[in-house]
Amino acid sequence: MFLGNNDVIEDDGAPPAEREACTVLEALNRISGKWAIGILLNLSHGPVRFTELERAIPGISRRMLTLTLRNLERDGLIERTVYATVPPKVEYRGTEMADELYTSLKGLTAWAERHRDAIARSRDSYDREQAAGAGDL
Amino acid sequence: MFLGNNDVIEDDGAPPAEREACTVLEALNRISGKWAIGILLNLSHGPVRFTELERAIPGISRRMLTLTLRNLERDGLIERTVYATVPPKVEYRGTEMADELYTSLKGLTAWAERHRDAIARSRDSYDREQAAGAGDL
DNA sequence: CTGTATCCAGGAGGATACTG
DNA sequence: CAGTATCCTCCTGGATACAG
Repeated sequence: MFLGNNDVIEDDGAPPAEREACTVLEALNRISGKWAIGILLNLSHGPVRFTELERAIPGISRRMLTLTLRNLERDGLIERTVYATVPPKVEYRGTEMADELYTSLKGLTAWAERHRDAIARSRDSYDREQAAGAGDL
Repeated sequence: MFLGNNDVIEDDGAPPAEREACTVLEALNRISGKWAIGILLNLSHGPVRFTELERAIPGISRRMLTLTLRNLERDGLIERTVYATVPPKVEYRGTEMADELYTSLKGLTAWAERHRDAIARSRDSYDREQAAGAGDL
């Protein structure tokens, strides 16, 4: 269906880096995919309806919005509430777990901001070197 | 080529959640892909050679090892040193930036460990409900 | 040893018509 | 409104032969 990295390595004899990578990967798998973070962030301020999300997240397709919401719900990161009205109304809200995730993500965000320029420079120089080398062929 | 999420949204009028998601995504894009974290972790203890990595990371193909190494190098997360010997010897080592990333990742790892069981339970119950619902068709 | 080039399969994700 | 079903495309990643 989606995000198929459930092959958890259970070998306790594996090198430490192995087991650690495995744990980080578990976390990353919940928030991987093109839209999960955007959705989570939009839900962090309170309950939001389906169509509101669709409008709040430019470029997302109805299909991916549904799929990502379902997966986040399955992992217990969001809750879905259906109001039996006409027309139907469905609200999504982040769980406590999602809030904690959001907090843990702060460190990563800070890292990205801190090194944004350095990374951009690194890429530029790398690409220039590649281009220069290619010219010699 | 690989990891094509360079479409940074530059609209300063975008909602805050939008810009924040963008920043986190930047970070995630450096470490996305199936092997980046595993490689980074293996390099966190000191310089490692190509073949050592290949053996240390079970299941990785030569192609993906090379591709991932190149991308990490391009982003300035690892450094590549070639020794002009016969046979050739190449060493990879993580940069200071990678160390900081590793530190930032700790929070995420902790989150994953803290909620591993809750997530597993959530998935199980979700899947059971789905199966039950499907039985009604 | 350290890659590169090529071919191939599977799945993530896009577009969109249809439905309760 | 809030999805679901369907079709299609492209990219990630696997396998592996070849090369400096």
